[in-house]
Amino acid sequence: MHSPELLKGTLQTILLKVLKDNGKMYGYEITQKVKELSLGRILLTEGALYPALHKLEAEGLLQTETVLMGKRVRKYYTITVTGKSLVKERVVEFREFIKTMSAVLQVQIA
Amino acid sequence: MHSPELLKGTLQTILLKVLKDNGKMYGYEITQKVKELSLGRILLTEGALYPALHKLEAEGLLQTETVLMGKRVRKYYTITVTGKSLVKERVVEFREFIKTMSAVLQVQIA
DNA sequence: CTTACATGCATAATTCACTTATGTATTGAT
DNA sequence: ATCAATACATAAGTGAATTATGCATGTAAG
Repeated sequence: MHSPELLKGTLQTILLKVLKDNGKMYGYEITQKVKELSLGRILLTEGALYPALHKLEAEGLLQTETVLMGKRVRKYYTITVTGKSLVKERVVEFREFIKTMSAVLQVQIA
Repeated sequence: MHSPELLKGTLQTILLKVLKDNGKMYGYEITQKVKELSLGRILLTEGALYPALHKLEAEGLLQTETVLMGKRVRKYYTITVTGKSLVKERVVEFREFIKTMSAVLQVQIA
């Protein structure tokens, strides 16, 4: 796991992007997908994940659908049109941030 | 200015790296240097800067020297040996963070 | 067969880096 | 003279995270 400080401010972008790329997903599934993509380096905690998802839903960036799988509840999230346009901005913003930081730290990225 | 959320967790690394690269510097000078290197995109606020410098000093990563310039006080900061070894780690950590994030966000960096 | 781990959701208390606001004082430009 | 820049510092407040807790089901190992 990375220094968790660096992750701050990236959670929303991660959630939106993963949902944009993978369509309908539920919370736990997202944590597993992020774990896989990050090669085990980003482990989303529930205390961060669920409040973040709820917030994104409240802002109209995500839509939900609750499904009963046997006796277990699953809450599926889908990205909205507004969410899709926001995630583009966020990713651009992140790339610009990287460029700026690499200039300040005088390091070669990639 | 970037979305300030992304900057969280990067301040210490920025301060240590700039001081490692530029030798003895005082607070205000650091803000100007960072502004220059970031093309005006990172504007360090005093409320973040000074407490961060004090903390790094308390941790033995920076050393200080107070100089009277005419009637104006300047507090010069120099990075210590411990600080130098830490900044290397921090920069490596940051690069790894970028790699991980680019994998999760599926974006090409640089 | 029970114990532990994984799955699945959720919220409350706390932490901590940062922003915003405030304070003090000097220097230089219009 | 007055404003902006220079130069330091601390206090109050914010907000996104961590940590802790709670509930419940499925499944593999011993």
